Amino acid sequence: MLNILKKRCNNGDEEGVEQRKGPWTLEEDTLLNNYISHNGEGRWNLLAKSSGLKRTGKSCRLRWLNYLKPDIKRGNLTPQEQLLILELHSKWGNRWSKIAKYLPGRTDNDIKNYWRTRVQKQARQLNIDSNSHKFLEVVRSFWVPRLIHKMKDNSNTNSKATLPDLLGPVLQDSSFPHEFSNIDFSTSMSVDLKKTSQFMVMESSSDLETTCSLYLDGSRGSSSQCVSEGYSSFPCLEEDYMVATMGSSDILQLQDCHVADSTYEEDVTQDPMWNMDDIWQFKEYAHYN
DNA sequence: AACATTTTCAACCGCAGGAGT
DNA sequence: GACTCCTGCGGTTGAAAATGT
Repeated sequence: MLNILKKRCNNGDEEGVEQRKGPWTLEEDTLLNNYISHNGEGRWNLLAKSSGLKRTGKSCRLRWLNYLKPDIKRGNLTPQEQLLILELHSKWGNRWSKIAKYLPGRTDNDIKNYWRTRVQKQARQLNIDSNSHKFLEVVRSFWVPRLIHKMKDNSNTNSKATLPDLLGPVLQDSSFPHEFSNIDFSTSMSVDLKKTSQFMVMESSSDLETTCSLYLDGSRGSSSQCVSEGYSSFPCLEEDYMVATMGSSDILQLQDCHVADSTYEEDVTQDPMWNMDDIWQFKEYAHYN
């Protein structure tokens, strides 16, 4: 596949000019980086022609967005990120780019790959359709509590990113209710949480796009079970509300969690999430539910 | 050590939708 | 409205790396 060349044929591509395909070389990366640093990103077809790269605009765009862009995060997804993916996928399905917007530094490709290689694999092992309600139930009842447990474990050893870091993208969402937009989470979250019993990120399924809300007083959630008792409020498809409900003490611990970066020490995602005992247990669960 | 199998993830493809003409 | 071009998205592929035998 390396160094495969093909003729340009459409989409404004020049007939007769051979195009490279396959893995990018260091030289190509440098060319692309240099071009973008001088001219900015966008106008990919023009970029492809002007930069001297023998690549399509599409290929340049993909390479930049998925690999070269400076804020791209490398390495395994943290439990926090995995949790967020599970949550958001339960609501939006395979809207990878939309989900990626809530995971800074992660691309839609990363998330798509995670879902296909990790999540769908588990579903296959359980013989359950990964898009089924049953699988969602299994995830809600077994996987999510385990992720939260890992998050809590990690919070004891790693300490850098804060809850506001995790929620930043959600809070910055243009559809976020304005009454919350002036809360300074970087400083007030811990105080507010100490005063309140619940922290929730909630959405109305009738209009998921526009009603993303953060409730600090627990006034609209039906579930109040805290993390230590399990994560039973993970969204069911038929529920109108409730993405997640956590006890405030857990949230305070999360504030000390270390969000993915290059120094993320415990490679929890490399642990098999479910061992054979788990799978047996899940199959039992799936059978009786 | 050698080979087979599985997993990961970068990159490709086709399609849809928006903008411009 | 019809057409072309460009961009972005989601599905898929396959080489490389990791793991198992």
